[in-house]
Amino acid sequence: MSSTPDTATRILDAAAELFASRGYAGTSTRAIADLASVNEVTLFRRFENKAGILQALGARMAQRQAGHAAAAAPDSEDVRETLLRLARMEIAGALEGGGLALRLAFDATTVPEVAELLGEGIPGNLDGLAEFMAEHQATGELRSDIEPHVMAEAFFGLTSSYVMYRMVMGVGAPPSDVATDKGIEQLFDLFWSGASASETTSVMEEKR
Amino acid sequence: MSSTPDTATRILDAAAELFASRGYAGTSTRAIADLASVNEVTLFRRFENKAGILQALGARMAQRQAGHAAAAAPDSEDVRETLLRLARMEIAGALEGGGLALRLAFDATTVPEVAELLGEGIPGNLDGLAEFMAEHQATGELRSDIEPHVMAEAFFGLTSSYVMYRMVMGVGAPPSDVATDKGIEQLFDLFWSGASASETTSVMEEKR
DNA sequence: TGTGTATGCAAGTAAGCACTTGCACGCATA
DNA sequence: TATGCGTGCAAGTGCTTACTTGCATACACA
Repeated sequence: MSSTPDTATRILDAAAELFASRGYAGTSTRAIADLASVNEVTLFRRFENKAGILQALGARMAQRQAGHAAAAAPDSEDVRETLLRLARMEIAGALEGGGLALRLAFDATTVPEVAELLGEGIPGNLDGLAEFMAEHQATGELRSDIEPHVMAEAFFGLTSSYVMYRMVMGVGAPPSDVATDKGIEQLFDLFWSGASASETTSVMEEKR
Repeated sequence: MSSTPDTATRILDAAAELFASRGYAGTSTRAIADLASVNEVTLFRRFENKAGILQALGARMAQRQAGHAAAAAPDSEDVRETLLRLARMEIAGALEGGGLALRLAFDATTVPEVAELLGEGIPGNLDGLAEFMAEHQATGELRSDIEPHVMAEAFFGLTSSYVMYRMVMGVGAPPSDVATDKGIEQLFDLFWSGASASETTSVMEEKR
């Protein structure tokens, strides 16, 4: 019997699924073991403790997040396309973990292990996008009568509520393909019509 | 020593606060008793069990929700004002419980008592608003190239993410006064600019 | 004063949970 | 064949939790 990565991966997959649906505290090590089809004691042999499983999951998520961020790097000057691609990327990343990131954000308020894992991730994302918004307000693509932070919040509110409604509340179905989903594009279009500057909006009116 | 409503109210207030911040399962009856400054056994004397506390809270929330809905009844034909008032009402109601409703929506996926309490509340709200949207697409106030359900989702996504960022993730501060908050109005304006029909948008452009 | 009610205190019960320990088995390798 | 490694099984430990039980005290009211 060899030490294959298979057992650890099975444990992490099971933990990801259960943490996403039940939260960290609401998931027992026994449940993880059952779903992974291993003996409970094996969890503790492969990871120091329950928090160790969470940390390994966090490292895996960070790895995938880095991959997604590289894929979303802007290769054109078009603000709309950049934001749409970012929206799809955010949604895809969040759906990939079965809503785990969103669940962990909730759990971070009460579970020390989770809070430690997440650190200050979320506000940083908001700040970065607000800067992006401010730049493109200055260059005229985005309307400038709305605070950049408000715009960034509306954007991330769109992506996070999309995931929350589907993965948490069971409203609607997850998309078969995030990259081409029409519903995502319509949601984004609502945002974009509201956020873009007046001339850009006029151009879009002709397109309709 | 008289049986005043005070003890039960103190218990419910304490439970609301703790359920909102820790979730139902993450809140112990001992913690509720401590926060309410009563002996733990008193909880079981006033409410049959922990789930009974939750049910009493649900009844209280439903009562307040009914009060809010009456306050938001449309008394004009203006769609924008109606939706803005509804947005403020949704946000005020959600903030009032310290984010409890949102927390319970999460907990409903894994805790049977919570799921039973919430029933089918949320999709119903979405459907109702989608009908409202469809009506006003037909009469020309709202653009008609976006599905009504998508519009309704964008609207409730706005309100729920507003609450989530502030009550759960600690991004930004809760408003001092929902009825007059400029941030809420800007967020709504972003939505409205995207959702309204072209002529209405043009009128707004002159206003800017 | 006697009775009824609400509440506190203390001890206890049964179940669940994260984790530990000892033994045994199966597989791979030298 | 002997050794090392990974894993399963079973029992166990100490702690937490929702809830119960018995006794006692304080207050209101007839």
